[in-house]
Amino acid sequence: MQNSFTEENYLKIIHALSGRDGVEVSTNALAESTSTRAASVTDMLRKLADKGLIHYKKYQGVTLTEAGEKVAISVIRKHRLWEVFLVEKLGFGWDEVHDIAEELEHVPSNELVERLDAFLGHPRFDPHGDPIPDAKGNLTDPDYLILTDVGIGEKVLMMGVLDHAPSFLQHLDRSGITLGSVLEITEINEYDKSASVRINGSQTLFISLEVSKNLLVQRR
Amino acid sequence: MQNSFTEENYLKIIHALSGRDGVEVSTNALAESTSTRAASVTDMLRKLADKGLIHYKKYQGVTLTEAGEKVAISVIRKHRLWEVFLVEKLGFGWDEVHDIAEELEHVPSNELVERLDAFLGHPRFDPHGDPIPDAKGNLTDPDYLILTDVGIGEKVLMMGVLDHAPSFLQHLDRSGITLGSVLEITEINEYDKSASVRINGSQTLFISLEVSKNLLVQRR
DNA sequence: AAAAAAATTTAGACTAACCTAAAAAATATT
DNA sequence: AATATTTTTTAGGTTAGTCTAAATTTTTTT
Repeated sequence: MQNSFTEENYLKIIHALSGRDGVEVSTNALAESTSTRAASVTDMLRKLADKGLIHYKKYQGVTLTEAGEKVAISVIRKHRLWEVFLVEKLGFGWDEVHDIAEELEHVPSNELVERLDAFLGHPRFDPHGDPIPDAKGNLTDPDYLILTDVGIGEKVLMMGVLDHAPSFLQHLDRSGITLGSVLEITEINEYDKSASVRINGSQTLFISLEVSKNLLVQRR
Repeated sequence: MQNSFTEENYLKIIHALSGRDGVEVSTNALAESTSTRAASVTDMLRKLADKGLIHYKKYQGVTLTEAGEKVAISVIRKHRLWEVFLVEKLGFGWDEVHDIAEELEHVPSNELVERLDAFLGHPRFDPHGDPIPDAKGNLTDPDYLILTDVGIGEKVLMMGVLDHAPSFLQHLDRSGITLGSVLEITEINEYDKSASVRINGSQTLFISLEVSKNLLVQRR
């Protein structure tokens, strides 16, 4: 049988909370992420377990089965491809596309996804720098650094963000930080860990620890 | 409040069955079109009436209110724009897009529709020749003829189809009849009303009454 | 105009996805 | 180790959208 919109969302969220090492996800964490109550989550977990999409033993948290992982990755693939479409083709800002992609990701039809992928030129990353799984479901997380792990004087490339909140993305827009920017930390304030960063070798600007923590970068 | 996927479908179908003159639609007709039972339709009609989207008096059939008409036309606009996208941009055949557009039409976001419309170059017609309502909800049905109303010797332009079934569209593809083809009826068989038609001034082919009845054309 | 047939609505149930309140299990604290 | 706290599950309900079977209204036929 087909998976519902809601089931797909649970699987996607379990995937996200489970991380690359596939750690167990708690009922409460899912209640939080799905904006529902723990009792509702328990109901859904029983259903997903019955369908063979998750490993579930009472009181022990859940992980995805192979089948569940496949569904989750397919949803993620669709989400990220649609985000590319919205930004590249329709001209939306990267801060505007999340909610719309959240709907589009549940539109069924493999043919649609594959044609969309081709139309977009088989992009590898979405507008936030997140990697797009390929048609076979291979999702390789590039091992980016967080800006807080970069020392003074090192030049790094801005590759992605951890926080996708519109307010954060708009803040980056106002600061002139975009994917591909070259960042160089010129100074770190010991007291609050805020930093001075030179962008593309020109203007320098202060960024708070909160911002540094959410910037994914790569050494060159 | 927002309208559900199902509610939008009812409104769209009422619009279609109601025709340009806004005639009452029966419960049974809706049950047929929605593939549900009459009892289920009655329940939904009560709900739509409560929301002010239809005029409904028991046993009397329904028509759309202004508000209901607005919703229906917005759904039709989205459906037809997505069909253009699927055919023009993703390369789907006109026989393959209906079901996918049926899903996409319920994705919310006015911003999305308006940007899609602009991206497509504000198309006036979908791949089946159906007119696309504008952003204000103006939908003007062009007054096409049905091919059965065309006499021998008249040259007409193929402008659209009444039947959207993949099998019918594929039949047209195999016959070499597409939107914009010039059709000239060279002969009508009195016995079964089948016709010989010259296409773009070259090959001539036989078409059955069933086919003629579903071809929308325009005198030039 | 009465009877028969067809269309529609009501009554009572089901499933999916949610809820609250209470019970049970796991974990943390003394 | 016993108690307190937190987490999770169970029990019992709700709403949206569907169903079947029975009742009612409208329409058609005689």
